Amino acid sequence: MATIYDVSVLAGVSLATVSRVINKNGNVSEKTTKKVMEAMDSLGYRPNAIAQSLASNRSNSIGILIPELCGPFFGNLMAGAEKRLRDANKHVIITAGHSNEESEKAGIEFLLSRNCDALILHLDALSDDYLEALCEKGIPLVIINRYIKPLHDRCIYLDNKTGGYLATKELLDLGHRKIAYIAGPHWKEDAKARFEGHTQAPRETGIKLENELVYMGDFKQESGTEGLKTLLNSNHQFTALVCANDEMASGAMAYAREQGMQLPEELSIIGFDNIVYSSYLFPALTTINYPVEEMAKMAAALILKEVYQVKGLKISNEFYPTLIRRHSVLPEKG
Amino acid sequence: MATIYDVSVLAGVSLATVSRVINKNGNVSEKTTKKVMEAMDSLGYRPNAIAQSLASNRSNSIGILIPELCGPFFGNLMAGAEKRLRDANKHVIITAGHSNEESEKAGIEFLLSRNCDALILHLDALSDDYLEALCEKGIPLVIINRYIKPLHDRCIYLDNKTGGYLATKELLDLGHRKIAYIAGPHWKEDAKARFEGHTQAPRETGIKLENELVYMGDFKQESGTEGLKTLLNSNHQFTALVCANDEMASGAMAYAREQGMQLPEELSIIGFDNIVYSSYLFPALTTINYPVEEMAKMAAALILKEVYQVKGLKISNEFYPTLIRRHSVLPEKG
DNA sequence: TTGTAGGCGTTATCAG
DNA sequence: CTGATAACGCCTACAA
Repeated sequence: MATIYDVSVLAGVSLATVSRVINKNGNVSEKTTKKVMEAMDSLGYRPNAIAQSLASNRSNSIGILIPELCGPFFGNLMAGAEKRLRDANKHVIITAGHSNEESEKAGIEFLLSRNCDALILHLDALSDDYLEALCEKGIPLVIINRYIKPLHDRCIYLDNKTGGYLATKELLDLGHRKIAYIAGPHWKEDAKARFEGHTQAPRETGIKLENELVYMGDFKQESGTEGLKTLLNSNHQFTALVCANDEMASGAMAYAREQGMQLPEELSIIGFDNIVYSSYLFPALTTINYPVEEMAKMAAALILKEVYQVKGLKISNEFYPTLIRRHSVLPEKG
Repeated sequence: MATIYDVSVLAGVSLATVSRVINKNGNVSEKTTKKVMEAMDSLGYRPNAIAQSLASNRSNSIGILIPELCGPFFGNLMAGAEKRLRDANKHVIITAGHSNEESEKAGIEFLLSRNCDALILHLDALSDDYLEALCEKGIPLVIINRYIKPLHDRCIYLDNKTGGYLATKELLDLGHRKIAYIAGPHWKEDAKARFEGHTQAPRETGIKLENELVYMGDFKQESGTEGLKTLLNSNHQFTALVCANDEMASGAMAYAREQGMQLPEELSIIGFDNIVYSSYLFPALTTINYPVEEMAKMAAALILKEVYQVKGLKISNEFYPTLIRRHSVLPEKG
């Protein structure tokens, strides 16, 4: 691989001059620039980003840490951030945190060791304290889907509680009184908030929901299946089911079908996230929209603004869930 | 951030010695090792991967280029490779090629400029020639889902043609004679091969399929919807539909539902890929299994073997599709 | 406008 | 077993 040195020799100029034309800083005469350019592509020269990064302490790359690399939710998160950043000529380095503390820590270390200029983090396990410490070290970071008070301007988050509220409220408004719930793991903040919203809705209007009608899932499809199975076997009647995310909802729907239930006639189901294929389920899933791609773009914008001093960017930290009505919910006919 | 120099001072040894204990090469006395270790964690020292990479010309990171960061297929591809590599203490750097030549080239350049030790590529647009040239430059790479003869031992590919054959064969065996097809874009090799398999099946048994019953999609859900709509309006009857991937199949199913069709009674549908949610569709989708995660792991293994000299790894380059029977296909009752 | 030289944090090759 | 010291490829004052 040709180096900047080879270029300088071939162009008959100094290292410094070549560096200047690469970075388009400093003043270089048109003639010299041309010479250098020609030398560069006659050699097929490509700057070594590693060396640039070491010398300049800038890598033009942003680290992204997410729990898993697959799945529709995180897919959109990655895609949103990558798109926005690519447009600004920055690159992303992505790694998985696998929802456990050690792994999340290792992921952050890895990203930092790669000289990332900033981090976008979707964490499940790491403590607020750790993140605050990170911030204090001067590491620019943006936290997605989590609200940490002292770091509020570095958080891009959704009002999960309101989302949970909206879902259950919709069912209540349609006359449902026996509503089951398949939850996400309560040690995840978003799952907890969604559940709180779920309990708030009936409380407001003096309605009581049965505690037995709650199943603890893990946000994966299988646990939706498992959840509905358990609920159905519990001898508690219910006419509607709220799932803490769409994946569990689709798992539950598949199980309902398997049991020969008519949907939505025999059971109204509502999800959360509005992942891409929720509208392709049958019946199309009524759900709560989680604008994750927008949020990821916003995270990217925040970094562009703070770290790279891009002007004219408006930042909003809080995003709001909305109800998407489709065909998986029917009024209670009782 | 503490450097190796700080550590050496605090431990009262030389740079070289510290480097030795970091890399566990060279012989260092137990006593010295201990001193250095203590100095390292009292300083919270973490090696700067960038500097290591520059000095050693090894980055322990593997570049992955895929068309899109989201979507179930590529999600599994990433996840498979990342898992296998992480187990071997290597890291991945992921970037998107967006299915166009320029972008794919830029992606590769980016990965190379980050000093990746090897590349895993899923390309759509880049020519064989370009890849061969890359190989000749001595850049270790693995190509997924594409067969390039001169590079055959660096390719991990699926027999897409057989897959296409299996799908249509299944329908023929069940008595279907009017079979529509929603294709992927023919400039993508896999799409082309699948279609060839589709046409081979009837030819074998002297059956003729109508050419009009083919719609050109783009592998996205919407084009499945659009495709079925077009097909239905074409005034050509058909009792079964083959889709070149599951996403288009789900789009088609949603449209069929919308039109009030009974599935699978009024139309048998078969997909390709066996993406994670195909079993959650209703009816659960009969499809062709594409072991993408396995293949990605194999790609990783190939790199571990060739680049990092890991012993005892068995490599297979070709993978085979299998028919997954679920509930979206019924025998033709004509 | 251009060139010189020191430095970024490591690794690796020598001697000792 | 340990320590100097020259790379690695580039950036960036500072000089000229």
